[in-house]
Amino acid sequence: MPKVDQKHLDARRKQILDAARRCFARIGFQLTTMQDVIRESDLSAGAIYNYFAGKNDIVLAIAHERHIREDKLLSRAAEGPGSDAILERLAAEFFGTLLDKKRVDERRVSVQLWAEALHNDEIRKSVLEGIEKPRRLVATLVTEMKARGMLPKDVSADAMARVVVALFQGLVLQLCWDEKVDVKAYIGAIDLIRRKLMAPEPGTRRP
Amino acid sequence: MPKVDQKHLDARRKQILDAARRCFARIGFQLTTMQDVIRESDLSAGAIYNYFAGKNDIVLAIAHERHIREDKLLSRAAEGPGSDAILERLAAEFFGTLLDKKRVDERRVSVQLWAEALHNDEIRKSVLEGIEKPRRLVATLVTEMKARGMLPKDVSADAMARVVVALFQGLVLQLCWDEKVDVKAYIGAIDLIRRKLMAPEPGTRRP
Amino acid sequence: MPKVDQKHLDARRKQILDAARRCFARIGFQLTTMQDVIRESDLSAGAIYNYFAGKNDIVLAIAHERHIREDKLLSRAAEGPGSDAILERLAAEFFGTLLDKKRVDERRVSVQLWAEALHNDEIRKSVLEGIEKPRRLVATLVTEMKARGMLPKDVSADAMARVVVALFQGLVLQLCWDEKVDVKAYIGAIDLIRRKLMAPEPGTRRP
Amino acid sequence: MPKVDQKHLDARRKQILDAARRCFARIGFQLTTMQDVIRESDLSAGAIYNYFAGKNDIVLAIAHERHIREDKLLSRAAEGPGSDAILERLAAEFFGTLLDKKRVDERRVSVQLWAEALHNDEIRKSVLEGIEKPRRLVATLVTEMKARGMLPKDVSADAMARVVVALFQGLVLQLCWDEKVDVKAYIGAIDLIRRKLMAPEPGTRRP
DNA sequence: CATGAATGAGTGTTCATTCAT
DNA sequence: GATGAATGAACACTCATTCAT
Repeated sequence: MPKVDQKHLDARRKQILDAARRCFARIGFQLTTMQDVIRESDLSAGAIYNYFAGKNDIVLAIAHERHIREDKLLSRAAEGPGSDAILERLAAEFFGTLLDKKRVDERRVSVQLWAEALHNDEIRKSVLEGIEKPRRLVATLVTEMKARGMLPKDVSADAMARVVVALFQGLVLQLCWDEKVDVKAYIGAIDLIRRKLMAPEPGTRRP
Repeated sequence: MPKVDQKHLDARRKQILDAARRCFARIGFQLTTMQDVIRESDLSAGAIYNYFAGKNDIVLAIAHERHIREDKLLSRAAEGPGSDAILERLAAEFFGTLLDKKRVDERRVSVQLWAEALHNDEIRKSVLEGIEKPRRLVATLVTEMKARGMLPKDVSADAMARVVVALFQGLVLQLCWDEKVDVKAYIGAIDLIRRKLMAPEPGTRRP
Repeated sequence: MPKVDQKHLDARRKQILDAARRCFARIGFQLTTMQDVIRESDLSAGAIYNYFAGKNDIVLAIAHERHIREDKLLSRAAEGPGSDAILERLAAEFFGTLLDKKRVDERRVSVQLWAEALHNDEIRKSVLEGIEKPRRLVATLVTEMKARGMLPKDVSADAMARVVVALFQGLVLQLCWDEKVDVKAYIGAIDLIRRKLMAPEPGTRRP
Repeated sequence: MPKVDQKHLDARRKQILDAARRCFARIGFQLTTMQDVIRESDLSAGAIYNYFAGKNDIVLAIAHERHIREDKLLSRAAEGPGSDAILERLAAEFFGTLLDKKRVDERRVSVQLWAEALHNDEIRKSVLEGIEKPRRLVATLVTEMKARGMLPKDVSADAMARVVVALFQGLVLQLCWDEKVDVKAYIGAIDLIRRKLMAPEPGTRRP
């Protein structure tokens, strides 16, 4: 089947990555054998090696995929005016994905990547980049909101950004371990915190 | 010709677990070979198999270790009266460990366990148990504080407990990827949130 | 939709064999992959398999090529009268090729064939045939020269023929390992031997 | 079976090398699979990798073996006085091995090494070293014999040394391809050449 | 005739585990 | 109890060859 068009090649690549993602989500990177991926993808060993240099390359591609996906999410949320509006959309977009039952695999892969990042430099780079962008964006937004008096002055924007990211990461973890976690209640709790933080200081008087 | 006192046995066991933890922290469970553990522990293959049934057994022992350690932390904080005092001590104890540079390995192993929990039932059980206890304690404390009017009524105690746990987990992750994270600023931000949450409602009047 | 003239077919065949020879000379038969040949020949896998049944068939064709080439060399030298003249031309032709820097690849392929001949019957047949002919010719010439009193009687023509062949083979080997070997000096040494051998016996008197 | 003595380890190593040599002699380095060596050595895959880093390491060890063996042959022959006596012993030792039917494998491995030397630097180094020593020794002996008037002045010692080596190499090749080669006759022919070379010049008068 | 993606048996190598000493 | 050489199933990956287009 030679001289196939680019569409075919892309489809094959996706076929492999989809299979790999399912395997990785189920049993992790290291425990997934190439045989697993081969079986799951309904392709032959050789075919896969025509698209990826090796197992590690597939893992990296999966990491890259996640990176791209989150980047799009971020860009979508970051458009438009209003620091608080952006922050709200950001939360809606990111936490929104957690309500989607079909994205369990993506979440499980993310958690694997977080662990893998501890001893795989390329993965760590990818993971860190994926965390840095939203973190910096949030920090900027917090700084702006502080300037506008929407947030208390005595808060580190960077620390608060890390808090926001942590709130997301922690929920991903808990959701991976137990799918029955009440995500909506969690979002509600965060919302309460946000409102409390943005509330005018108790002692503040408005004439 | 055996017969060795219990002290010797315990020392050997610790020797193996310490070696394993270093290896696991460095390159992860799956990538760590028994040869690595053997080398790092300065023991022989046979000796190790006298103390542990196999590699998986060592991983489980490491998970158990972590479980025990956190349980102690929890018990220490939970003693004494005062919901808010307990919550404060809880935060101090848990976040306090994150200020300790010497405990990097423990944190890295924790992250590995979180990922391993996704496909290893025994590990998941251990990890979930380790999360459940503090989570339930916090939920109870929040409920109590709500009852005492120290927290707004319209917050789910369970969700808030998950938030607290997430704040810890997220920081552990971020710290593992980048040791230069400003833990104190992070704790400061959380403290601000806590104060805001516990502050009387803006509209509330005190006669 | 085929139908292509013979010239095209021959050109393609040569294109493949030339590429293969370069690969074989560089890294040997076994280490050369079909991909190497495909790349080097600027053809496709399928195209090559239209001209050769497989990798082994290409090796055999290369061996055959060598056989043909040496046969021509032999025929050219064997024409004309005079045992000693033929022997001289034979040496000139064969050793002459060793002075040609451009034929390194042919030599390297020859050495590979010599080794391959040890476990590949078809190659051995080809190599042996290539050796037999010149060997027999030399033996005949030596016999004639003995009869004419140009060589001592007490020498085995067959053994002497093997000596002549060995002198060539050994130089090919040494030249392949180190291109700086002084071929001319080597030829000079052989010439001295030849003259000494053909010299009249010291004690022989001619009236 | 731990804590075995050095003798045991050496025996195992020899067991592997002997098996490998048989395989290599039979089907060549590249065509010999580790499974072949494993089967032939009556050991397990793992056991072999305890003694050698990999297949290539075994090939190198085999090359090293040959190097050592020939070095000993050389040393034995080089002892004692008399250029011509040494040369004679040298020939006797080296050509003598060719009369030994049991050493076919060694010869076949040598030929494989000669070919392998073309694209494997480590092998080439080993092969070249193995050739250099005897070549230099012969060159020295020839120079001495020239000085003593035992050989004509107009011969390049280096070239003559290469001739001597080639005579050996060529015979090894021919013997590998056809075990029925008359080695004794070959040696006889060389002896004749030697005598002719060492004979006083025809025109030389002795009063 | 040419293409080159696909095949899959086979490769060299690893590594958790065992057990004779 | 300790040793470490031995095991062998399993692994990631290769490559000669095929065949639909």
